[in-house]
Amino acid sequence: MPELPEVAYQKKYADATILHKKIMKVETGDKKIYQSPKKDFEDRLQGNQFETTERLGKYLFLKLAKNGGLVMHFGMTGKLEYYQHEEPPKYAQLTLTFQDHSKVSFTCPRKFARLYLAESLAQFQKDHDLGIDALALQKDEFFKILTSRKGTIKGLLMNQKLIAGIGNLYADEVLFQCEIHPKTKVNDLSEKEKACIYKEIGKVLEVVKEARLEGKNLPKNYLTPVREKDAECPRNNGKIAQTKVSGRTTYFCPNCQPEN
DNA sequence: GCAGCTGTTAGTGG
DNA sequence: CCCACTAACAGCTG
Repeated sequence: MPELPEVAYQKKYADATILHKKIMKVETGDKKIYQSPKKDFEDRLQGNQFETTERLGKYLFLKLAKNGGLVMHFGMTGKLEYYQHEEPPKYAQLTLTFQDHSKVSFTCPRKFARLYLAESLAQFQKDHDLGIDALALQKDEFFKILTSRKGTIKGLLMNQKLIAGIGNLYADEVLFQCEIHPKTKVNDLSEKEKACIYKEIGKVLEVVKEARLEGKNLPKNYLTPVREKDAECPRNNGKIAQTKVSGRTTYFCPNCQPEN
């Protein structure tokens, strides 16, 4: 469930289901999900209620009526499930029962998800050294981030300490849209390429977010839906190739995105 | 059986 | 300090 657009969907889901309901019961799962003692989570949540939610990068902050809030990171397979029946879903790592007897479970089969307690999202951002949210990023801030950086552009885009919210999939999409090879070094980018990357960060994330929220398909000229080795390039420019960048499997079109 | 996967982190090495 | 790469985490899929 993980990059910014998918977390935006989880935020919408939470907003529609679990706000302003008194938490009557707290059931916790695997200890490794919990970044503070489970007892602290129980004490903080019991009898409390969620008031609002806020997203930063891939993190979702659920503000409580009293005592800060709960921060969720979905890892690769985390998600929220809201339901009216008794039995919690498989892989539930946190289950809350509300006063109206409805329940929500935070599930995660692979247990890569994390739950934190925080006083505020701003405090959490500071404590965890998270960068600016990718959708709030200003052009001058982006250009400042690019100066004096050594590595590949894809590595930079995925670095959550610089920009929060972009992962493996949408880093590839941004670079495909700008026709830039993912291994291009940041200091080899032209001004025009930098401007394109800035523009496409906003555009790709907005487009995908909208698609996720509305359950729509992605545009025909997007790489994401055909992200597979030997797939046809959406621009009909040959076949998609696979490589590794910053340790992550990377897809690109060698003809649209030639290496320098 | 085996490889690969949207995430982060620790360790190694340049 | 910056950056690349690997392994690890755990379960499912092809």
